[in-house]
Amino acid sequence: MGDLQQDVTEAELAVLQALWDSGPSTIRQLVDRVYGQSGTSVYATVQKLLERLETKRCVARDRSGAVHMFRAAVHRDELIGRRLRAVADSLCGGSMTPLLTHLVEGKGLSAKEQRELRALIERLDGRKRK
Amino acid sequence: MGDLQQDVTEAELAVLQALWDSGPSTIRQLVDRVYGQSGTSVYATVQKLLERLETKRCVARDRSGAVHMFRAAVHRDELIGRRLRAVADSLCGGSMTPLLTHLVEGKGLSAKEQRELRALIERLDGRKRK
DNA sequence: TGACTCCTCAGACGAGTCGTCTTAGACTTC
DNA sequence: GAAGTCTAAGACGACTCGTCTGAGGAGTCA
Repeated sequence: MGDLQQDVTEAELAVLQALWDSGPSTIRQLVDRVYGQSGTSVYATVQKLLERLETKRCVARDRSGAVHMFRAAVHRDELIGRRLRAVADSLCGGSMTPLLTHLVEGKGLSAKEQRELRALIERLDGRKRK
Repeated sequence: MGDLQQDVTEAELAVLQALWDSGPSTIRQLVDRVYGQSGTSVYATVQKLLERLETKRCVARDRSGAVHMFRAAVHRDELIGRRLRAVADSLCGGSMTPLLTHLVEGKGLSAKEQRELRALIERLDGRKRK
């Protein structure tokens, strides 16, 4: 039922980020946080974005109060996973391994990222060894 | 100059895949390979897709002959890199590390992918050790 | 020479998406 | 009951994407 899972657009993501950072919020709070200004049109924009995020099952709405409360229904990490999977599907025949290879071989990694990768691998290696 | 690098759409990707698999080709060859049918409209469609891929600097066109030859101007791996970078930019503030973490922690990985990951890490670990 | 075929090129189409905005009506508060 | 705030529905303009049409050039061959 429903559109399985569609990707989140840029403006929608900005709202979602605000929810991740600030926790459950009202529309007005989100307007302040995302746009830093007020006005009926901006309010309606955020409202529409939340509505679309809701149909994408990315936010949940609490209708019990007089003013609706919104909270994120997906974790950032879950979204990362979806997108990685999408890349794997369209470019690697569904396998995640080429992505991993790409990252591990450090093709586009900064020095800092390479250090972090190394730490990550050592940690994982230790975990598997026992 | 030019639109830096825009993402490749699904239909465009199908053409690009054909170029990766078969090497430099004419439009007609690509039509056969991608659509498996002939006709002026399909021909024009592939032509338009190639034209757009060219402006995105993803294919190169050789105009010297009577019939133009097209070849891929990006590797699959490069495209993977672009998309990973895009995910990192929009979801991780530009850092690739969270992607790596996600993959390494095996959140969405199949058993086979996990085995491959392990092999990959051992290989890398050995390489770094010396 | 003229008909035919195959090509390139420019442009336009219909459908869909995305961010924004307007409006109408319901509810609360004083 | 007037003012202010909320929800809900819908429409807008701009853009993208896959597809298609048509004009014109170049080559071939009877």
